[in-house]
Order: sequence, then C-alpha cells, then structure tokens
Amino acid sequence: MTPSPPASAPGRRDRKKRQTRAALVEAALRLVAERGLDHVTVEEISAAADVSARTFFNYFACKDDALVGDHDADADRILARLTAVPPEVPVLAALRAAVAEVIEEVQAERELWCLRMDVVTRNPALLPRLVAGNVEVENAVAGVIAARVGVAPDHPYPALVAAVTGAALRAATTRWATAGDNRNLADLVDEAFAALAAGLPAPR
Amino acid sequence: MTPSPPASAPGRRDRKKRQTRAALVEAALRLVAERGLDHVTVEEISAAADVSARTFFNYFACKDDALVGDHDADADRILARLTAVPPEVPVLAALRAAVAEVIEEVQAERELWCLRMDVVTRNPALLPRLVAGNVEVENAVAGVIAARVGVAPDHPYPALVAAVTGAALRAATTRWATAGDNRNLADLVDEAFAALAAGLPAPR
DNA sequence: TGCAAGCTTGCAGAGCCTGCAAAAATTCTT
DNA sequence: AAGAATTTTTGCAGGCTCTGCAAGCTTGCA
Repeated sequence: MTPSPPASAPGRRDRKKRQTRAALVEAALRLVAERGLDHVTVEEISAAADVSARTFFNYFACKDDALVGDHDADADRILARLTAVPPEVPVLAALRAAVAEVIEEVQAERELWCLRMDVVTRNPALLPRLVAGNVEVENAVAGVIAARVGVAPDHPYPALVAAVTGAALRAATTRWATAGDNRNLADLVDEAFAALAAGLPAPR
Repeated sequence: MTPSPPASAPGRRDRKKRQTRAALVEAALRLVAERGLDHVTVEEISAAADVSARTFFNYFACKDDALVGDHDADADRILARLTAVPPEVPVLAALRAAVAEVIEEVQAERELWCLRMDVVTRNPALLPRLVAGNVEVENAVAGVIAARVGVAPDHPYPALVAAVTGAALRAATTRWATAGDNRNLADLVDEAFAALAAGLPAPR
C-alpha cells in the first residue's frame, strides 16, 4: 500500500483505468456527435471502447456523465486554491485566481471541450448536467467566501457571488468553445470578471 | 376552433387538465419529500393522483419534470416584458422589470416553492433540471439584450449579462425559499440586482 | 342527438441502471 | 517465481423509465 511516489509511479492498473475512461469518453462523444444522443446506446459506446456495458457503469453513474464529465476533482482544487489566497485580496480577484489552474487545464484540452460543447448544444437534454456540476461547487465556494469576508454562512452575499461568478465562468467558457476566435480562455474570463467588478456596464 | 374568449372561459376540459396536472405535481412532491426520489415510482405518483402511469407521461416528459416544473410559459412572458421595456432603461433595470411579473407569481406560490426547494436540496439529482430551464431562457434573453444595446448577437456582453442575472435570480430565489426570514422575493431580487450593479462589493 | 376532437388507458418493447457473484487481471508476499 | 490478496471486468437477472400504437371514453359543438 501507499506507493512511495504516488504521482510518478501510477502503475499499469491506474494507467489502464485512465485509458478505459478516456476511450469511453471519446467513443461517447464521437458517436453522439454523429448520431445524436438518443440514437446511441450505452451498449454501443461500450462496444466502441471495447468493454462490456456493465463496465461502462463502473466508470460513469449514468450515460450522460461520459459526455459531460465529472468535475469533482476540479472542485476540490478550486476550493483549496481559494482558501490559499491571502484574505486582503478582494473577493472577485481571489475567485479569479482560484480558478486559474483549472482554466489552464481546460485550455489545454480545447478540442475535447469544443466537441463537448457541440454535443451539448445539439442535445439540450445534456445541458442540465453540464451546469449542475458547477452548482455543487458554488455551494462550497459560498462557504469559503462567507468565512473570507466574515459574514454568516447564510448571508446572501456569498451565495450571490458564488452563483454569479459561476455563471460568468460558464458564459466565458461557452464563448471560448463555440466562437471562432482563438483567444485564450483566461483572457475571456478576465474580461468577464472585469465586467462583473464594473457592475456590468453596457459595452462601448 | 379558436374559442372566442380563450382566457375567460376555459371550459371543463381545460379545468380538468389543470386539476390533473396539479394533482400529479402535488402527489410527486409529497411522496418524494416523504420517501426520497428513488423510492417513489411514476406508478405510485400516478396512483396517488388517480390516473394511469401512461397519463403521467402525457403531462410530463419525464419523472423529474413533475417535481421541478416546466417554465416555458414564464420564459415567453419574460421575453415579452423585456422587449416592451423602453430602450433608454439600463440593461439591469430592464431585466429586473422584465421578471417582476413572474416573481410575483412565484411569491404567490411560496409554499409550493418551499416544498420544491426542500425536495431538490434533499435530492441533488434534481438540481440539474431546476437550473436547466433557466439556461434556455437565458439564451433567448441574451438575444434580446444584444438588440437592445446594439451589439452583434455573438458579442460576449449579452450572454454574460443573461447568465449572471439568471444566477442572481436563482440565488435570491433559493434564499427566499430556504431561509427563515419572511421577506418578499421581490426585495431579495432587488438587493441582488443592486449588488450586481455595484460590482459585487464585499458587505459592510 | 350525432359528430369531431381531445384525453386516457393498456400493452408491448427498447433502453437505462443496479446488485450480485464468478472470472480475469494486477499487485503484493513469501 | 508461485501463491495469496486485491481490484477490475463481466454476465445475468430484474426493476424502472419512457415511447409508440391502437382502442375506448369524455368533451365541445352543431
């Protein structure tokens, strides 16, 4: 137990698990992009990834999860980063810094995200799940913000800021993945946060 | 065809439909509040509303819809109100005015919404669907805003404002339905919009 | 009253998802 | 390197969700 370097020596088993998961995600996205969500069965996705249908559900709780992904790991990292930001940094700036890391990783997987966004917009039934992951994160973020600004956990401010910044992030990511311009996601997020801090003035 | 007074004389048929729908919603919320989402079947909900299970799916596309409701009608009204607001009104104020009507109706159904929020928070699988309805509305709202401020439909500003105000509304509604204080939803929404317009300054 | 339209219902069936236990693969121990 | 321990994969049975279809009933209207 406890392999001495847990990150450097993943071992064959972990490697295979990553491969299988990636294969399932790739097969799911490709097939659904081709045929549409309800013309692709879990059986077909599993066959394309060369595993049994039962194994699919060992990796994903439901069919949609293979398409939208689970962002629990991201959530933990964002929370850790947020708590690490010095208290004197303004709330919006702290949040912007907390998501920097995740944003870079998303940027690194641009093609995957473009495909994912394409699939989601063409299959609106997936939209709920794509937004939902964020909501769970927002609740946790709200708690950290409450402590940071020194108000009660049920004060309206933390929940508002968490929800609003989550929405801003989503808007920026959507634009980044769908628009033709090849700007960095980080730049789009910066613009969105700047607009928030300025009170959302009309452009120009 | 085309009943002369469509609103004043609903007729027995429409009345029955509304009753059936309300009975299904009530039964679904009550049963799920008691037992939890996956310990209640559509068959049981239908039985409690005294209709067949097949009829349930004539009213709702899926089990969850009976719990979170469909807000398409609200969406249409919000869009109509928004386009009716004079162009010189600032964007945030226009949005606030556009949702006033819907907010009053939600306020009128406070108990229903409290139960619904309780069910959703205790069954997080429902959370996606609750937020999703808003997203569809937001896209339409973004289009109207783009026209209002005179930018291209794919400009980042309209999408950002639509997403952010949607999030603010959601935060206010959540607080209104869960918190103990009996303040008006309209007041909470006003506060949220004011905070948005001020750039989300830390309280105090 | 009689007809047309709309609503409800049962039925059959595809597909999603879960629990269980056996088989296979990987890792650990000796 | 052989065997034990652990993890992963798989098949199977089964319940539940949701859909299409056709028959039967209710409602609205002339």
